Amino acid sequence: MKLSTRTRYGIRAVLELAENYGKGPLQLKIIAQRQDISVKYLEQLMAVLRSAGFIKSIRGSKGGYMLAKAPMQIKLGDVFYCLEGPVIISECVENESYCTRTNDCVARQIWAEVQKAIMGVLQSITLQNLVDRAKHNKSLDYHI
Amino acid sequence: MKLSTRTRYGIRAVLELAENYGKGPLQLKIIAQRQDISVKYLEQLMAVLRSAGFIKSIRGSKGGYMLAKAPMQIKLGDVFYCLEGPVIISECVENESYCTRTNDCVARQIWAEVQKAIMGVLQSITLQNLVDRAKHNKSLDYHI
DNA sequence: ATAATATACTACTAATGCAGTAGGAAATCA
DNA sequence: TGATTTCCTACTGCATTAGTAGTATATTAT
Repeated sequence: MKLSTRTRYGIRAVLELAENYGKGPLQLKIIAQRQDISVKYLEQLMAVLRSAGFIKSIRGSKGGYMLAKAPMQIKLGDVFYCLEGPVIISECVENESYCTRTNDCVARQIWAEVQKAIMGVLQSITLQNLVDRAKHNKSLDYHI
Repeated sequence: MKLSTRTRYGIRAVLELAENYGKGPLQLKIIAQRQDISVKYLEQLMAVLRSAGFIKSIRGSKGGYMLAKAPMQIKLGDVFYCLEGPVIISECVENESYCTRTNDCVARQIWAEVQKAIMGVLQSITLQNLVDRAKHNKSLDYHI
């Protein structure tokens, strides 16, 4: 069970924007460069994030991207969901009419629990939390 | 993030065997029929489960498959891992030298937490737990 | 022995989704 | 007007997954 690079890239890009929050627009090529992501590919991911309302953009020279809300108001789980789609561990969890077998219902319970655990972790974290963690990590570096 | 049918099928097959534990070998075609899975495809999954030591087989007429251990001694997470491989939410969680960016380290922490949450759920459940749940569900049915 | 039954093993194939590429249109600033 | 940057759409190569096919091997029943 792998996470798509789509989601990993997207979240890393959003993290860049969170760190840049309040400092004006950040250009796509800068983000792509820092994160070592194909500019053209990231461009498509940004479109998804934009239409979902997490980020906004300014076109033209001196343009770029920025968060649409404060980092504290953006939950990681929401960004994740936007990029990765529902964590459909199994179709039957979302779609009631998918199966009829008793045995499956037990399996289904498990997938529902796993799904809940995943989203539980992700929804407890805001972008601000991650920015704070990154700062903390950096300050630790200086003491080593 | 979807689960492969491989894992879903495999776990459902193992659940059939768990319910049949102590009653002799259960034939592949019976399992496939009950669970609505391609016989030939399930055959391959059974080979994986067998070489991992979760099930054993008896060849020839009146043969079939059975659990190699008591249902109580088999953790769901282990079966899951056997079929699905490591829950590589991101490569960097497994492979230390995968990235160097500070930003990624924050992302990495998240993926590690998610991974831990998933395996935490799965490892807390044994096949026996699931058999018990299934029985309970059935008895509930009779009261409705 | 022989036929019937069931697993074991290996190779192939179609379909799908993912990651990345390409090129031009539209907006903004100097 | 030119440079810059986002916006939009379509295409492509690759890897993985799900499923199929056929044959070999082992065991039981007659």
